[in-house]
Amino acid sequence: MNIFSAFRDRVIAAVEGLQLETRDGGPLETARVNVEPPRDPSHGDIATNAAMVIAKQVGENPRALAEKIVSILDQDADIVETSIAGPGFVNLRISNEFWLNQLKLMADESAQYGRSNVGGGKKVNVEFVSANPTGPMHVGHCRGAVIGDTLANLMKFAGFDVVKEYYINDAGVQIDVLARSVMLRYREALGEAIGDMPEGLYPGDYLVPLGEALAEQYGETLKEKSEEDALAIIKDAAIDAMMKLIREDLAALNVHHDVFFSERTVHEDNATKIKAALNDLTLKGHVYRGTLPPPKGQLPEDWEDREQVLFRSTEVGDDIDRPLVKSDGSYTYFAADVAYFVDKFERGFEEMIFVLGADHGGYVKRMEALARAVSDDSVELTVLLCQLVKLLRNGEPVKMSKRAGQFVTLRDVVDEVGRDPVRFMMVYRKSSEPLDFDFAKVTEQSKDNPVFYVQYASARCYSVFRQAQEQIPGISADLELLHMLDDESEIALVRKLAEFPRIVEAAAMAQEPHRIAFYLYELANSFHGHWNKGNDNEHLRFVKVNNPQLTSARLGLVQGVLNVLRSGLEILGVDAPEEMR
RNA sequence: GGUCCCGUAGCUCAGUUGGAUAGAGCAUCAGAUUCCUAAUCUGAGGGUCGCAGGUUCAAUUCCUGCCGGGAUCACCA
Repeated sequence: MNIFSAFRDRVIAAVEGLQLETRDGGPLETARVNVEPPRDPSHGDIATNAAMVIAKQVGENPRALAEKIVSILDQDADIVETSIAGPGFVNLRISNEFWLNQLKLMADESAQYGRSNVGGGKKVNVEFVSANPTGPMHVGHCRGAVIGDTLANLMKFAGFDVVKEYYINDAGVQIDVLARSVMLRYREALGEAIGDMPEGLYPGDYLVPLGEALAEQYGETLKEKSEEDALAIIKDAAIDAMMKLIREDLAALNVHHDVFFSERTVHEDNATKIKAALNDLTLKGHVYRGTLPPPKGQLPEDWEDREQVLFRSTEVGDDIDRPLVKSDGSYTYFAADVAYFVDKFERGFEEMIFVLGADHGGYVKRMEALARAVSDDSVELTVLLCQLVKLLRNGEPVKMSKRAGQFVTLRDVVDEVGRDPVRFMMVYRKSSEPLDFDFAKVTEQSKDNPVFYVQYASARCYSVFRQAQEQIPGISADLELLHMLDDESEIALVRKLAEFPRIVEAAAMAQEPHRIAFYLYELANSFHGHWNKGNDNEHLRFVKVNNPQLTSARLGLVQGVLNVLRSGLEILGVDAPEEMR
């Protein structure tokens, strides 16, 4: 339960109980009423702007209206103190009993606490990674993979019906290049000297094992076939092998897609699916034959003014109409995209989310245009552009040379620093913000490393349970004794925990998974802070050998902290360790 | 040149969809730590929220225009 929306209901009920008359006689507009934790804790536990929002509608002074609202809220047993501040804020202080009841839920509901139904079962497709199957994933795919996976987890947790999807770009020239590269590796495996990989082919060593496998399976027989037939066989094998590599890379990052959609399937059977999709678009009047205006600025040397089949995307918000058929009669990449989008639409998704790198910003408008045209504006299309990651080693940028086939793979990074630090750091930043990723910093075992700091909080919770067992054998958390928690520092920790459902809902609605990571950091901070108070004040320590009941109550608090940490970390796909090693 | 993203403390970044005195971490400075709950702790200083207008009770947040940084502008996929 999100207690802030619960109290929002109470505030609105209080306002409605006043039987106010609006100046224009219409209904009271309460949509802009906010109930939230105040920035400054001294203002209370909960603050609302209700009086300020309503005042104008009913022609009253905000503070005077606040007085009236407060007079009703004062009767609420869970509210122990009310005050009016500033231009008309109403501040509420909530009883300890209420907070401890919340704690009981957190400790009791375990993995359920914080789940929400704000998503209302809305069908959402999150497409992310979609790396070309021409080699292992490189580090540039990392952020999008983590953000997409985390966003999908988050939205599921908040009550959306989410499908994680990967679009396999297994059609087109880059796959032909792949097949030709593998062909060379195959001949190499049969003992031919191939020398350096010719310019334009994929030089990476990762194709060598595939060449060897093909040599073993087919012997010399592929060389005896026509080049066309041989390449067709190799192409299938290559795509399978590359996707296997990619799936392994994804698994290493704890990323798991529900659906892998192959671009080839829309080209199959003489491109039936593309034809059907384009036909659909044509019937809706979005397709025509015409010429494109030449690009502004400098004219490309090979520019030819030519009539072609175009998607009239400018009518649905795009900057320029988009070609659907190439001069050789084959379909453009975008035409396949149309078919793919239609497929998603027919699968009933109400919202399509695309997690893309910032370098794909130019696609956003045509995708939006496509969504409008295909669905008659009935589906929502959201593009999350993630800014690039700058890899650093000891503060120095890591050099990568794509030409020489030397790039840092995703696996390199995961193997070196571990998947938890990678995942956490990739979402510990707003996705629209560039990100520095320093190998040394993310593996550092200190308070300065947020991954460690949050995971250590989890380990510390487990450690408390272990210590309690050692000192008071047989002890466990007792949620019936939570009323024994009465220290302000303990209640403050509960208040922090109670923010979790609200953070989940807000992060899911805003599609900003980084908020979960930041919240977990704050929670860890509160927890460690409370722990540290036990240094000076022995009374505040969790385990009190001479007071098993109080210890049981405090174990309940630790359980609450641990449950929220676990839920949050699970959204991030990060482990909540029982100990740090 | 068009489009998109960004501009907040010395640095790296949050900022609860428009709220109160703009917050963390690092760095800096000043203290603490024979106590084992120290893979440290407490506190302090530090700001024209890029600039200028506009919208309103209220703008870091929304709109417009500039300035600065980045990405992208193919019949490629």
